Amino acid sequence: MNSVERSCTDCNLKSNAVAVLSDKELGMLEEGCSKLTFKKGELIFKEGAPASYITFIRDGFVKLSKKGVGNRDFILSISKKGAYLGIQNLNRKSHENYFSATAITNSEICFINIGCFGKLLQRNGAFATEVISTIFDDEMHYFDRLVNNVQQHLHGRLANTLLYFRNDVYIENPFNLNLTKTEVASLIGTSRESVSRLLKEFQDTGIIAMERKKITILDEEKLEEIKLKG
Amino acid sequence: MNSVERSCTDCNLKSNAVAVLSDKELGMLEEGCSKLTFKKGELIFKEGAPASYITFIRDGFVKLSKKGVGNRDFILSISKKGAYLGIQNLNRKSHENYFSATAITNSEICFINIGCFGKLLQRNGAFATEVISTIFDDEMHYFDRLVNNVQQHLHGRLANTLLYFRNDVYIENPFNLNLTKTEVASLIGTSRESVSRLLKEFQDTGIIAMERKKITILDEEKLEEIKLKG
DNA sequence: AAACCATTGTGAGATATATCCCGTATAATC
DNA sequence: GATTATACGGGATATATCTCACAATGGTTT
Repeated sequence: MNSVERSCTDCNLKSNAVAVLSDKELGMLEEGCSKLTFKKGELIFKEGAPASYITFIRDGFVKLSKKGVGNRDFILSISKKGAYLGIQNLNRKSHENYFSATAITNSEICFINIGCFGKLLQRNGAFATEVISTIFDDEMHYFDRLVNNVQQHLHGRLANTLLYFRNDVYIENPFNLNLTKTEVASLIGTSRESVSRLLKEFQDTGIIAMERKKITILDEEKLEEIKLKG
Repeated sequence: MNSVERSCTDCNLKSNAVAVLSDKELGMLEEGCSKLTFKKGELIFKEGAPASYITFIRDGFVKLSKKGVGNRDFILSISKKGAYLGIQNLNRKSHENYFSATAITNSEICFINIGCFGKLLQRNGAFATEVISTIFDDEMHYFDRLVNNVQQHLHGRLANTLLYFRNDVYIENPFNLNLTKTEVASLIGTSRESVSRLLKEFQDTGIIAMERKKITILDEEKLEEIKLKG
């Protein structure tokens, strides 16, 4: 990773939230903001490490993960362009990352000084309101995952995950998974072997096609049905 | 349920967030705020219903639940005094409750007009910042539940839930469960029968004692160990 | 090209827990 | 107080999925 530029005012990828900032405020943001690039596989920040930054994904896909029972990884979600990560750190006395973030494609990430971000929130209620909006989009997603993961059997969880990739993450139909089977397993809380077997079953029944990491959803209706009925 | 009073300025239970409001702003809040009481078991608001209010729990315990696969209930969490419910509705174009809220003890609830709440957020960044704080306390909790529920076996999930009640909800040791076995089951995503069996097992091994709905945690260390190791 | 490591596919046995069952106990309603 | 509905306890069977083991493949580095 290496630093690139430092201009928020001219940034051509302003978030909804940043769009409501005044020029003066954009200047403040710029003060505490620096952009870095990460290669596929690189760690952006680590669970438990002290956090003095909030990060913004300018480009790329990032997995958020957390150590669970017996130190097993659990992937909370795949975030992408336009997401703020680590706003949690504003809150706590202990400024520690609650999860790790790892680039799963080459990515551009802005690091925003946490004090700076906090000041902007205090100053500008409209900015804060926008930030709250993005937070809740996330939260809805976590509710759904919680319900789905707890109530569903594997078929349903995997179907759900495939549709999540297709509709919320990559938003295209043949999509590149960018994850290993082991990672998919830690996304739905199962074993690598089960993911293998199930994906094969989905292939055999003509619901999806796989070629390397490229997945094509052939029968979206069927998948939706499995997602709903389990 | 019946309406009681309408004064936020004099409210003796101001949230951290409301504490930062000016007198003028408190007046605005009061305009759009009304307090109601609910009896144990009464529905406060229903998933999917149009929502023009954000609610604040002044007193009591409330379960938040959501319909999942095959219309089975899933309990997202138990909220209590001091929590805001339904801030999500600020966000969406579709103002629909994302979950149902039901009083599990007699409760006092303030209904705050959503437009009014939104205006305060816009006006006062400090207020917004406090609100963001409370949102993230919740989110942390959901992360933990997600990881725990997905990776753990039943023993771990139940241990986790018991400690959740003891440390985060009721914050006392012999505590009143206020939930049926069926509800506990839908909290950890299992069947009523399994909850029965497991609680009995915990009793037989001297980890807890139960008398009606009153639960006493006898061996907190052991329970913590089960929570961690599964 | 060879050697290496990470990733994957697949089989067989072990196991946790869901489901179905019915009898009982408790709480709610008239 | 009688009746009804809801909550609870516990046994037997079925099944989804984990685990372990080993082979195969792919990608990367020297």
